[in-house]
Amino acid sequence: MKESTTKKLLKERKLRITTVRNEILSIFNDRNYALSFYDLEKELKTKFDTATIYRTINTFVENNIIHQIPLESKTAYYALNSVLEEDENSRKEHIHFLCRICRRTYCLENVIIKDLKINKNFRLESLKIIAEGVCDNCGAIS
Amino acid sequence: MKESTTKKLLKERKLRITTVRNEILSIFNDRNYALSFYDLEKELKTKFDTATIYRTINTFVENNIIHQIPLESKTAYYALNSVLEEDENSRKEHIHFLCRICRRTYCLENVIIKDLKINKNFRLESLKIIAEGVCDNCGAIS
DNA sequence: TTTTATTTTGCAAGTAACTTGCAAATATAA
DNA sequence: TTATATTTGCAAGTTACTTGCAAAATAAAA
Ligand SMILES: [Mn+2]
Ligand SMILES: [Mn+2]
Ligand SMILES: [Zn+2]
Ligand SMILES: [Zn+2]
Repeated sequence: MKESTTKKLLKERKLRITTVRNEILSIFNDRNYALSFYDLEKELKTKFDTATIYRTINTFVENNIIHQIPLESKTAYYALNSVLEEDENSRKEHIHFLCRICRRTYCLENVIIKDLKINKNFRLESLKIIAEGVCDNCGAIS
Repeated sequence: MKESTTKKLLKERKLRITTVRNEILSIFNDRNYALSFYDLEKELKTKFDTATIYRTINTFVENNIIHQIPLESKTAYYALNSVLEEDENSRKEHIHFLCRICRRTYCLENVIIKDLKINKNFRLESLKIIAEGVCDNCGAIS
């Protein structure tokens, strides 16, 4: 991601423009799968403190720049929100695909989620879907 | 749950019959929603050690007696597997419903999961669905 | 451009949610 | 019963994060 793009994004959310924020944003943008703190640390450990990386992740979640993905894993994973969504409420529901071979988690935005018929007396408001299987990359190799 | 039922279940899986195991099994059976370590601790703290409760949870997961539920929450939640399922592979896929009011998580076994059309080149093998909304109990109150 | 106000950062310490090692206690098999 | 294997309690350890505080960086005001 170009630095001008990350700066624009931060300015929109009224966040100060700093090096960690620019760098973390551009790392997220370079990947098409979800990242944990440890993925970020690998690339940033010489430059920034642990607490700073965690605080940046939290700031980004609070400001609707990234979202956490519900997985059974003990460490949290995050991915960029799609750039189209302006505000929190317009955020597009999408599914997460966890590859059982490479363990990467992808956001799939163009899968149509059909309405589920839930037991009566349970009022359904939203759905989170984690699909598991083999990703395009791992399927091609085997 | 009657003690004879819990004993039978443990014997089937070739697990030794102990007091913690009987008690944790019957607590799970008395609830129709998922439990965390802290929920169990509340009822058992005078009787058993922290490590024992954690080890029992892990033993139950390994032996296919309970399952973990993928939530964004930091602490893990577990629920009983349905008694019908004999072995791991026959385990019925079902959805989890998280109530935004009481924060309880329910296993809903009788919701039909329609096949999703995933992006081509992603091979879908299973689905985990977390539905959010208002549960029957909280809906009745309001 | 300097001064000032506000936010962010690094460092160190702290906490929550588990996990592990080991000896004593208990459960099952012999 | 006695022997063997498993489980338990206690204490210590680990992992994944969070917080307090002073120094540094950013942005707004002058
Ligand atoms: Mn996503
Ligand atoms: Mn369930
Ligand atoms: Zn893969
Ligand atoms: Zn409820």
